[in-house]
Amino acid sequence: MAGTRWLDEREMRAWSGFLAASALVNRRLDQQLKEDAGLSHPQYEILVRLAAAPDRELRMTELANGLINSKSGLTYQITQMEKAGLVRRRSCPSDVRGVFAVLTGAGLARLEEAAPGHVATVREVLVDVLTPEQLDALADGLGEVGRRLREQGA
Amino acid sequence: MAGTRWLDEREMRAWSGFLAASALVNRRLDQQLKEDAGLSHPQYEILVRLAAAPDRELRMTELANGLINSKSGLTYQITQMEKAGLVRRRSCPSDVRGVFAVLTGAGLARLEEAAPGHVATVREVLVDVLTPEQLDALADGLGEVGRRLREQGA
DNA sequence: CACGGGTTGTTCAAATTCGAACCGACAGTT
DNA sequence: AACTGTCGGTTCGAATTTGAACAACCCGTG
Repeated sequence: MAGTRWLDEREMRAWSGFLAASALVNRRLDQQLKEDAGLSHPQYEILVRLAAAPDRELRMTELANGLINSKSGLTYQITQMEKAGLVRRRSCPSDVRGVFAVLTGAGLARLEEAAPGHVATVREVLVDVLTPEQLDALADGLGEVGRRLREQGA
Repeated sequence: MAGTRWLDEREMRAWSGFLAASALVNRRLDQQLKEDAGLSHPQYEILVRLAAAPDRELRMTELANGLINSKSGLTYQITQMEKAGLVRRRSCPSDVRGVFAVLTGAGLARLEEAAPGHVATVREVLVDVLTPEQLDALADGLGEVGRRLREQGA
């Protein structure tokens, strides 16, 4: 591997834009959620995914693969959320090792309470800032980026 | 504020794509840097910004505002990097409170050593995955997103 | 010169993160 | 049934992050 192919100006703009937006948006969302609903962003994500799942429950591993944190990080968060009454653990009948995380009524209520403010912030910081064309470019481009990382990383 | 304007399908695709890509790309970069150069991503960013600064030094506050972490987080990182010999602290002559972080020779060397692998990874996970049009859309759209968050947040 | 408001960087405790090690359990083979 | 390799989740320790509180200091005003 001889000379490095450095980034040209266009590439650099895209890269640093992505990096900055990524950091800033995440921080902002975390703040908003914590203030308005007492949830961290990871916790909110967990609630969303559970609410969308059949029977409102998912295996730990499935949740972890979503994207959030490592396995151990998930264990920690679920433990916290269980203390807060937002989820409940249920052991899998067909596999003693398996554990389901189940959304509780309180969890669902908390999510529904937090969602409007969250969506509003998402619009404010990202969605409503972009043109429809940019939205599509993001969806297509970053969708592919995510897909590759998921495959390759697995 | 009556009904919430939820995200339509296009917006949702863009949003979740952004979120997933953001998390996955960051994690990947962190891994690569840590393995190949023994640097965390925040540390790498600090090196880059110092290397680009006049006299290779910046005030703590300027570094913190860049985007990375909170003030206290920066203090911690700089302390770590100082122990590793990558940077040095220099107190500001005109303002006793002020502190400059100065890039050392070892710090610059470490950066030059790490850069090729880093850039290659950036290409692999993001830049080379996108079309030129998508790169421009990212740069323009996310650039604006970042700009707004910086102003508003300040 | 004294005063008050805002700045600078650090310190502190608490929360969160990660990877590596671990244990019990599954499944396929012999 | 014993053996081996793999999987699912938890536990552990170390590293990192954050916001709030703090101490010292700058500056414009009176």
